[in-house]
Amino acid sequence: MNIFAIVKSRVDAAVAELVAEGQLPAGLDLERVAAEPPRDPSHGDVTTNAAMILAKPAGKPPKAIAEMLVAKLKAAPDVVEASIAGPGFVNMKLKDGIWQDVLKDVLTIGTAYGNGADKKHPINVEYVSANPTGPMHVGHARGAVVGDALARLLAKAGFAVTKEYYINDAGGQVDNVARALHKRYLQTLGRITDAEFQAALESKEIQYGGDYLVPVAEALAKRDGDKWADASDETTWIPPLRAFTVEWMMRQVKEDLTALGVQHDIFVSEKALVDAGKVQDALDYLTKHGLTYTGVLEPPKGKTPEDWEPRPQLLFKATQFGDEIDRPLQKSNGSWTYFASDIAYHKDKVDRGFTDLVNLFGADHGGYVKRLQAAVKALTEGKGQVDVLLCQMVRVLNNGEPVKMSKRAGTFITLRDLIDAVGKDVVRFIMLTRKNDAPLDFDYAKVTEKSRENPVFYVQYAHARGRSVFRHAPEMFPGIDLSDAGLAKANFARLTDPEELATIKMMAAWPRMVEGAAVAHEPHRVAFYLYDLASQFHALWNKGNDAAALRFLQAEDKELSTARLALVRGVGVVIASGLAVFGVEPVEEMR
RNA sequence: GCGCCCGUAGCUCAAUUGGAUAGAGCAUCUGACUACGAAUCAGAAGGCUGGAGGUUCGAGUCCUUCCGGGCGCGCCA
Repeated sequence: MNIFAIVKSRVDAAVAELVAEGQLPAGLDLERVAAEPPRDPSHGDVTTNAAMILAKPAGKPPKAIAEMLVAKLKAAPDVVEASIAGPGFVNMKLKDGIWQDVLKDVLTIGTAYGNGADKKHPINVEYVSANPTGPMHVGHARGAVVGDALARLLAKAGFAVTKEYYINDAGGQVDNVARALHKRYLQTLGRITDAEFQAALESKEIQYGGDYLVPVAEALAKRDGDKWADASDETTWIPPLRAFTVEWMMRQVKEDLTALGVQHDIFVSEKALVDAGKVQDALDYLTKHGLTYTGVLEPPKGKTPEDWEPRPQLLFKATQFGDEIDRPLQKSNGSWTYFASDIAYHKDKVDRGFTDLVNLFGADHGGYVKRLQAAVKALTEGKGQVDVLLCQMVRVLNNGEPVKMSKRAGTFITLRDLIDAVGKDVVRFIMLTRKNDAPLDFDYAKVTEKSRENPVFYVQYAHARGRSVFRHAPEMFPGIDLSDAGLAKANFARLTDPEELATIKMMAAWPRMVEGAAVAHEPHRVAFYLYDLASQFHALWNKGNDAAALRFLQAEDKELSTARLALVRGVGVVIASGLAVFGVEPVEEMR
């Protein structure tokens, strides 16, 4: 039950009545009319902007419409008060029973509270998609967590979500790793010295110098002996070494993701798409629709590469779909660009029935967004869309001091380092405390601190505090039924304190929060909501410290105590429901 | 030079997607524990939302233009 949806229907009904009475013209668009919580709670429980939205199409001043609405809404069920405020808002106060019913709902439904109606509308969320060239680092962690939380959020809101990982196992980068692995392999076999390895790295003959390839090389040597040591022609050993390292890296990636609590439904291999001829198929499709041609691009403005020379290439008419320039599909040596195989991949998604796509990229891929959106539009004849969420940098700090990272020196912070240092739940929560397109500071010291400054702790503490009441309750009331079903039978009419009702009102906002955050693709909103709910609960708790009559447990009044325990439990359920979106476990105690 | 993202209290960030008097935390100041967990709470103070125009009942939010920061800019993925 979504209170605001109910009130919206009451408003719609009131408008319909006014239309029937001839007070308002027929055919009004109610799309933009909203019933929402007012920003300031003193304005009431629910507010609607209907009068202001309808003023222009109805040809009447907002206040006149508002007056008519007030008359109708005052008579509506559950509304105890309706009044005009400001430029034409209609504020309503609902009877306490409505809120008491919300709490009963929460206890009955459990953590499924807030779930949206089943929309059956498929959405594909592609995230992580880290190249299988090395361990996952902090940057990947953010994309992984945000993508995973968004997928869970969309699922909770009622969408049919597919979580997908694209393995870039076909391009030049994996060949480069294979070359680096080969050098490590020769080193392992004693065919070259450590100094020779370093020299190869410094001369840029190989690009990956990290230690993480050593165990891979050892495993390769163990499996194949010196089979690849003497082959002078790299084309004989690149494919097997590439396959070996991709498999190894993907196993590591999956282990890391599992440790982070991230699980994908599908892994799609770029190489498999290429081998199956899907790139050619996709380009045939575009060509058939007249969207490719062979042409010569202008040199890039401002920073022209030194070796620039105009060359004819196969291009995609991205400019027809809003991109700045047409984009190359084929390199001068005749092989496909990454973009070409990405088009094939997205055609594959479309062919699987998805027109609503979400991709999570690192911020350094910002320049790629428009061409991808152009491609998806072209592939779906304008019906499909891809929303690209760019995740900004994560700055890793320790007590405010930046932790230095260098990929070359091999001192970058891996995802595994983070999880080992603070635990997966903390990593997940903190990664979700900022909008994806804002930079994020991750401070080792701060995120494990036990204070209001640390949102993970603050929310978890609220939950643990609630649980502690439940540990005390049986001492005061032996045999009390503390199950959700038992608490759902409490006499909720006993919950009349403004602070108690305010707490329930915040719980009532949860379904609306889920829907809004899901549609906007903004899982971080849930973090702020949980923080606010926790804050409300801590405030309620301390009311009891100040006035003993407001404590949850009242020895002489079991009925009231039970109703308040139901309230405490309700807060716990909503917190658990929110944490589930983040893939975080609520804690029972924090000692 | 062009494109994308960003600019809100001293600091770190919100703002129900165009709503009413722009809200939290930290830092500063003042209060609340022989406790259902004070790891918390209540209060004070702090603002020309980077500047200037525009759109309308109404702008932190949308448009234009400056200023300042981040990222990117053929055959890397």
